[in-house]
Amino acid sequence: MARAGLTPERLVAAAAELADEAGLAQVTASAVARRFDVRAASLYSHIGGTDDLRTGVALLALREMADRVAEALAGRSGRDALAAFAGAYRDYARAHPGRYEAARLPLDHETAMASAGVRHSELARAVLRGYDIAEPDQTHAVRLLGSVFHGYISLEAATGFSHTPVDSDASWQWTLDRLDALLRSGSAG
Amino acid sequence: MARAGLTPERLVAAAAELADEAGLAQVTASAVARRFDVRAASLYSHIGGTDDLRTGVALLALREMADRVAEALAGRSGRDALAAFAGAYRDYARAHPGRYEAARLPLDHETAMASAGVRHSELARAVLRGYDIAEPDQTHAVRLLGSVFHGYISLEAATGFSHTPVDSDASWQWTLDRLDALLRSGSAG
DNA sequence: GCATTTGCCTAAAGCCTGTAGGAAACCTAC
DNA sequence: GTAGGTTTCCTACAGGCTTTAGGCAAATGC
Repeated sequence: MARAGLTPERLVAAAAELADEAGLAQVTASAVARRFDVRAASLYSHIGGTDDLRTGVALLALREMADRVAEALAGRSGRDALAAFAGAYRDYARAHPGRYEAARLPLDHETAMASAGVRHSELARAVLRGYDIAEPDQTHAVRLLGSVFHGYISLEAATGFSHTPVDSDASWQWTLDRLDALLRSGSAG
Repeated sequence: MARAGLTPERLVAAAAELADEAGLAQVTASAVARRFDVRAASLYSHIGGTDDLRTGVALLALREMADRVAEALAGRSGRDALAAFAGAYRDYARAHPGRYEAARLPLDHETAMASAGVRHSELARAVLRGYDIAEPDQTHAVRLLGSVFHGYISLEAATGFSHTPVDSDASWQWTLDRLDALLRSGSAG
């Protein structure tokens, strides 16, 4: 019997594809095994189980998003940086909905601290450097950015904002404009 | 054999409790049956199955949230209304995390239109009446409110914003202040 | 070439979903 | 009060996913 060449990395990569195609709920040891033409039991020497697989997808997504956001941010500041930051997340979520979904899985503290999650808040702070906001307002602003972009993306994914005639892209631009103005009003708030 | 008195309403109510106690993922036909000391197969004449049960929790949560938000909004306007609106959602999510989670489930279009979901956007528009914002900006603003509050609540639930010394309530108040100012700057963009 | 390690296998137990058909409890009405 | 009909819950079963245990075959190393 020829070997399939299973590794944790390849299993997680397949799980990520499956998540994007069919949703995170379909990411199971069984379904991933099927992709490799292998029995489900064979995965268990490489990964801990279904939860592990999903956590792996989450960590992959956090890394990939941080990479893309960092790239989008290079050489930009102010409103440009804000739009690039937000756009990178939105584009990623649209291209990889299952991975994005996985990225919102709760991680235990240790795993979270070792993940690319920490880079995300650093990147948000990089955006805010264009706005001259001191602590503790800077932390508040990091949370605001995370909230509004994650919130928008997740509502857009769920509903598509589809039951009104107003275009979602227009709302996105409007939101970026207003956030830019909000941040520009600075620590003086 | 004494009858357990199963009804769709009682099953959904038990599912909602279970969701709050153990998370939406634990809401299964099996687990709910256990609560009634009944075989899982017995549920299937009352509800369609596990998905139905979760959808039922979602619809319940949407109704309950709309009720609470409407009550919180009564007699308020401006920043007061904004804070009451946002606070009602946040309080509900903290008191009923599983129901809140369920409320974000995607519903098919028909179900969504018949749900209390439509009341939520009406309530957001009620808050915005205190700010004199015309269409299409009003729609943009409805989406912004939904995004930022849902985003904040879901990030707060996932991470507790716990790995920094800055208090989450302080960020919440800061966010309300800034949003109030943002909306007050009005249609003048 | 032979021994060891590694990789995938089969087997099996346990839990969950959902369908089918049966029996007991409840209701209605005579 | 009891006969008939309906409702409610039951048992039985088929099928899927998870995960552990133990085996054989392929790859690796000496």
